This record gives sequence, C-alpha cells and structure tokens, in this order.
Amino acid sequence: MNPGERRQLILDRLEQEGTGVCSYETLAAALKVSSMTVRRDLEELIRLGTVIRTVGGVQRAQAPSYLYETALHSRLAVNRQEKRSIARLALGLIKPQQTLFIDGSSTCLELVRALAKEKLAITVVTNSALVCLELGKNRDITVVGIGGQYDANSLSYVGPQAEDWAKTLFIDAAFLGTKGFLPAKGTFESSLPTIRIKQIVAQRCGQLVLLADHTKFGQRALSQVLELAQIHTVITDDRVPRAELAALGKKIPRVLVAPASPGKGASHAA
Amino acid sequence: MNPGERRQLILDRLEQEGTGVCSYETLAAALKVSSMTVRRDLEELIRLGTVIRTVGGVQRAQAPSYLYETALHSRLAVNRQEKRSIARLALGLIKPQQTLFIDGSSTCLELVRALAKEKLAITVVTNSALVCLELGKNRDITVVGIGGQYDANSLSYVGPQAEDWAKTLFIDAAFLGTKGFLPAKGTFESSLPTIRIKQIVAQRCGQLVLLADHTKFGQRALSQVLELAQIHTVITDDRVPRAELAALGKKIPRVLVAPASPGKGASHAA
DNA sequence: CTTGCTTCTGTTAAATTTTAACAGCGATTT
DNA sequence: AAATCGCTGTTAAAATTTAACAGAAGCAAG
Repeated sequence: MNPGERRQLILDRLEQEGTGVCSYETLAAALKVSSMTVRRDLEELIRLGTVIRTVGGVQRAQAPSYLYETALHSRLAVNRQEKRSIARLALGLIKPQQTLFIDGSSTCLELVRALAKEKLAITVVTNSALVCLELGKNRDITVVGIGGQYDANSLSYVGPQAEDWAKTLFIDAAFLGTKGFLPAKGTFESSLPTIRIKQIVAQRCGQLVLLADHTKFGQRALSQVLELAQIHTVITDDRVPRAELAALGKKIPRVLVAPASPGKGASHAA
Repeated sequence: MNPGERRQLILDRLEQEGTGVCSYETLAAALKVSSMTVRRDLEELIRLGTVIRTVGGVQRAQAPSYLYETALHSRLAVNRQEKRSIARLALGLIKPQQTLFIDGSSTCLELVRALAKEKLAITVVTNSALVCLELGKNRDITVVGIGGQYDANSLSYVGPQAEDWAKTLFIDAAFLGTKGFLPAKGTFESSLPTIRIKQIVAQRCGQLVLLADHTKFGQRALSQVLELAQIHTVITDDRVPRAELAALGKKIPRVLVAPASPGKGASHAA
C-alpha cells in the first residue's frame, strides 16, 4: 500500500469519525503500519492544511465550517481592515428599537459581527442565513429571516418567494453591500438573484446605507441595482480619492469616510 | 488580572495574529504569567471549542463555528452512532425528483449530512438555517428555506410568518425529529415555537417519517405535536425493546429498525 | 544476476511537551 | 487571627515529538 493510498484512507477515517479527531495510534492500528509511518503520511496533509496537528493525533481542519470553500469566505478576507472600519461607522448609525435590513455581503458581515457584541435592542431583517447565525447569539436582537430559494453562493435566500416577502416589510434603515459602485450612476451587482431583493428593500426602507470600500468605486458589474438617488448614506474608507468623495458629497445626503487604521495598535491586518 | 480577563486578552491576541496560532510561551510572555497559567486559562476555551490544542500552543478554531456553544451542538453528540444509522435508513426512502421537508433536529441533521454527499436531484424544504448551509454545498439539491423569526436555540425559523408559509407547501415526504415519543399517543416537543411548524408540515405532506432513536421512546415533553395516526413511518434503532416495536408495528404502516453498529469496525474514537 | 540507487518503513534514543502534584500567596470569610 | 478558597508558579514524572539510523523493497543500468 502506497503512502498516497493510506492518505486517502486516513481522510475517509476522519470523515467517518464523528469528532473528526484521530490519534496516531488508532490510525496506525487501522492501517497496520507503525505510528511513525502514519506521522509521515500526515505531514503532507498537515502542510496542506487539510488536517490540523493536535497532541497525539490530528483533527480534521475547519470542522463543518460553512464559510470555507465558498466565494464569500475569500471575499471576507480582502480589505478586511477597511471593512471593519466601515462597519464601525455603520454601527454608530444604529439606534435602539430600530428595525434594520442587513444583507449578506462581506462588508455587512463585518457589521453584523460587531453588532453581535453590542447590547442593542433592535430587530434585524435579513435574507442571509449567515447573518441569522451570527446575530442569533445575541439575545437582545430579534432576527427575522426572509425565506426563499437558498443560494449557496451568497448563503442567502432569493427568488420570487423572498421577493414577495420583502415587499411586505417596513424598515427604518437598510445596510447593503455591493459589487460595484459608480458615483455617477449607482450600484452594480453580478449575481442576478440577489438584485431584485436589494431593489425591493431599497424601496421599502426609510434610509438606505451603502457600505462600499474603496475597491468598489469605479467598478461596474452585470446589472445596475440602485439609482444614486435612492442612496441616503455612503460609508467608505479613506483610500477613495478626495475629489471623488467631494463630488459624491454633493449628490448624496451623507458620506462617511472610515479611517484606514482606527487608532488600534494593530499595524498589520491578518 | 483575573483568569477571565486573560482569556479575553488571549482571544484578542489570536484574532490579531494573522495565523491564528499562538504558542504557550508567547502568550505567557505577553501576559507576564507562567506558561502553566496560560495552559490553565486555555483549558476552558479548548473545552468550548473556541480554540484547538496544537503542539506547544493553540490555534483559533477555524472560522466561527456556529454550532459550538449551542444546545444543538451537544444534542448532536449524543447517540451519534444510532442517529447515523437511522439516517442511513431514511436515505433509502428518498427517490429522485421528490420534494421533501426536513427539520433541524439533531437526528435529521445526520440525514442531511448524508444527503449532502449523494447525487440526488431533489428539492428540500426546511425551516432550519443549518440544513440550508449543509445542503447548499450540493448542487443537485434545490433548497428552499422557510423564513420567519429566527430561533437561536434550534437554528431555525419559526413564528406566524413561517407558519403561513408552511401552509402553502406541497410535500412528498417530511422527515421530522422529536423530543419525545409515546408509541401509544404520538410525539412531544418542549420548544413551543417549533411545534406549530411541525404540525402544519404534517398536514401538508404525503408521508410523514419520524426519526426517533431509542432514547426518545417513552419520553414525554411539554406539549403534544403529532397524533400517532399522522405518522406513516417510524425509523428507530435496535435498542428499543422488541415488544414495544411489535406493538408499534401494528399501529403504524411502517417501522424501520436501524442496526446499532452497521458493520463498521470503528470501535473506539480517538 | 548483481550492483547501485532511491523510496519507504520501523526502531531507537534524545529533545521537547504535557501532565500531575505540591507548596506559596493573597483575598475573603468565620 | 485562623481557616478556607482560588489562583499561581515550580518541579518531577509521563508522554509525545523529533531526528537519526538501518533494513527492506522496487527499479534501472551494467
């Protein structure tokens, strides 16, 4: 039996094991080789990050983690510092007793994570399963999930049912992310199913807050979602050119600019 | 400085650290305590699954795992083998092109995990956010989430909106878990919000399949959910007394009994 | 067929880490 | 003031990890 074949068997074994944990000794016995051989087989898997070393054995990496291997996961990683910073400003706009809509974009997810730690009695409506899970930990927040067809790319609910539901909402403020933003035109999205939801929410909220880091500026995408006139507040970061911010400020009631490094000692992001 | 405060600092540190890894020595130096103290501080975090032990230190648990620290997480662990075995039988009942309802009970979650690996073109309706996430990985399965008020205990959607929606469904077969099952009466649940959903689903499905391991038998709970007559199939494990199974078999169209150890050699986990 | 080379495996011993037990310290209670 | 409790640091024993070595098996070339 090759090391390669064994490696496959090890993975199978870890999959079967409910806990995702296996000791070297267990594996050695199961594969009828010495524990040293098992260690050597696992080196590669450890290097790849497929499994994690523990004391006396290994553990399947990333338990049932729903984010991993999704597009959303990689989106979350880019410009994280800016997104956090933007989220912090957004947090400041939220008042107790409000009813908010928050979508499942990577920027909004940072807002949601911050929100989950706050003590704020609010109601949050969302079409993102991830937002529900994150906010569910917080007992002060009432979370309402819009159902519908589940879209594994955005981890959120879309489709006609979701749209019908969205049409019945009354929302104080909606926080939306975007794929692209042209300050002269509006926002753009490439994932069709989510577009309609955003448009409907935009029509049914008192105040629309767009969360868009500097990389979104000037980005066009498949289809336009929001008109500039629908946007009440734009929150972005300070890597957007001043001229562009100034121009935008004249067309939009409020533009907030988040500082890149918000006074925290952390100099380099993860 | 308290152990509790230190624990928080440790988490901050792990968050800052790009890799999410910290050695005991590093932490000990940073917190100005002995490495033994750091070890003891981390014990709790390890137990909770927030971090995982590695050799010489700890690592941030990959991604926020939404299951951890929830009641559902601990429920998933008990009688896992039986639940898997039951899930395997349930899988056999599912045919391509069917529309199913699956709830978010721990037993059904095992079914869902098995289902996620199959190549079956089916539609699954659920009120559980976790079921959506698990099944979302499988491109062959269309997943429809019932929205509503989000219940963090069951990780699922409940309340009047969810109920209204459930009333519009047409379902071939519904797979439901339960808190308790009296073979003479029916099923029982203690979490009120989920009860109505289950009752409505029961009325709107062609075939109701109850997944109940032996520990559910004889268990009563706050409120009755289903009448015995509503249940078409019961799947349980072979640790239910034979007499009880025989009696049940006379009242219910179909009773399936899953073997405790399905021929797998795995005797002890690591 | 043999030699030399490579790859893989198991054994061993040293280095390191983990565990468990103990004793000291300070705060709080009686 | 004495006793108790929770927390901390030190130490030695136990366990794990690492590194090094040597044997076995497969393969190519001579």
